[in-house]
Amino acid sequence: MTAVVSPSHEEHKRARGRPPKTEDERDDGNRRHQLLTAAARLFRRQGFDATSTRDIAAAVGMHSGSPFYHFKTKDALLCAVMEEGMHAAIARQTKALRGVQADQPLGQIRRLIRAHFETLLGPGNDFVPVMLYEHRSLNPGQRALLAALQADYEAAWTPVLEALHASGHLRAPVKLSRLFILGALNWSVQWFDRKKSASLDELTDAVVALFLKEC
Amino acid sequence: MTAVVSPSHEEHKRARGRPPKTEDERDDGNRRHQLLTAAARLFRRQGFDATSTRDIAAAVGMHSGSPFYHFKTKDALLCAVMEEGMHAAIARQTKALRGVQADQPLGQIRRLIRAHFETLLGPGNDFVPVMLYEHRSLNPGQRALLAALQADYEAAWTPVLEALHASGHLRAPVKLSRLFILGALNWSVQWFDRKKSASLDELTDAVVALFLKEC
DNA sequence: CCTACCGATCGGTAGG
DNA sequence: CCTACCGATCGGTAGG
Repeated sequence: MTAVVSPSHEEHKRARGRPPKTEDERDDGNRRHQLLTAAARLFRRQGFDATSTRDIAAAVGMHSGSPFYHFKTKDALLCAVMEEGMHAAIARQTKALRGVQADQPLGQIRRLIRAHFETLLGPGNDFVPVMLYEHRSLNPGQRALLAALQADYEAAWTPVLEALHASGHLRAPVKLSRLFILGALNWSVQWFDRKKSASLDELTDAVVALFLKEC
Repeated sequence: MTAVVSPSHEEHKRARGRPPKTEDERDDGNRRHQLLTAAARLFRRQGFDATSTRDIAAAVGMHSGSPFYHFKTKDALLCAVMEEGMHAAIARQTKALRGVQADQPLGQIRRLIRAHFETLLGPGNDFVPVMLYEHRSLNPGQRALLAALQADYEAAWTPVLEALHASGHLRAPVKLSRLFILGALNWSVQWFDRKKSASLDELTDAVVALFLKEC
């Protein structure tokens, strides 16, 4: 319980005589990222509570205690999954908006919607769905962290929706419109089936046709 | 540490031939329903996995093993919560549609939306939100049971949306429209706050303005 | 419905 | 990162 820690405490973490690792396992960053990916997949499939840290360890060929070398607690791992998801989502969104001019809100909203579908439904994109559906398992500090990232993400929608409102393409209040539109998209995680549903482009067309007036 | 325990150990806690029950506890059906209500509330607040059967028992003043007198397993209790929610939702929806004529799809859709908000966000209506967000914890048989009830519920929307499509109030494909509209509504469970958000009537207005064309 | 209990699982840790 | 382990909790049950 004292603050004093043996100085040599963890310094030998690597080196000393480690067995040679395969390419995939060579550096810590890589192992850590494998844990993140496996956790995202399992959390999405089974839920956070129903996934044990042993499941995650086994998925990347570790032993039961080893994930705690990379993440202090199970919910820190969950939080890291969500952060990773939000950073990727924000990057994808920013890139998508780069292709349209700022005075073309119809083109902008289409790209926002399409990028959002990619984030939610693209192959291997489990990180953001986990964030949407396992929010409850975070502690207050983690929740605040993620709320800030989510606010960043959603902030990009507001000026676009305001422009659409001004031009008559959107009739409902902007704030509620954003909540309902994002809700409609987010819910697709529940029913979308890559083998049976429409393509992401077709979903985007349907959403645009559903929400926007022709003028 | 032996298994032998003094026989008089705690038996007198409420003495020999059962103490008189209060009105609320008198019959089994009532106790069972108390369990359902408490479970719905806790499952909604904490999630299914994070709620123990002991939590539920305590919430209605039972001891830890007693819920299993009323429900065979924990997921049977979850399933019963969801069934209760769907039966109430279907009844509410049917009643709502009784007030409009079948040839007035605008009036019908408004009532369907308003009834859905009541089911999701009305005070004490925890049953359907649990169904929406704890689907994963059911076994396959239970899932099929609930899927049938959900199909019943959603079937009422299709002819209304088809009529709106025919009259030009809806431009997107009917099936995708239903999925996106219900998704937009269902997601409100995540952000709606009775103390800060708009009223259910205002939400209904916004949804109608958002999805339907003026013609 | 209560009592007393079991077997299993789980997050997490010390120590190397 | 592995080994060996702990304390706690949990769903569920027998027997009354």
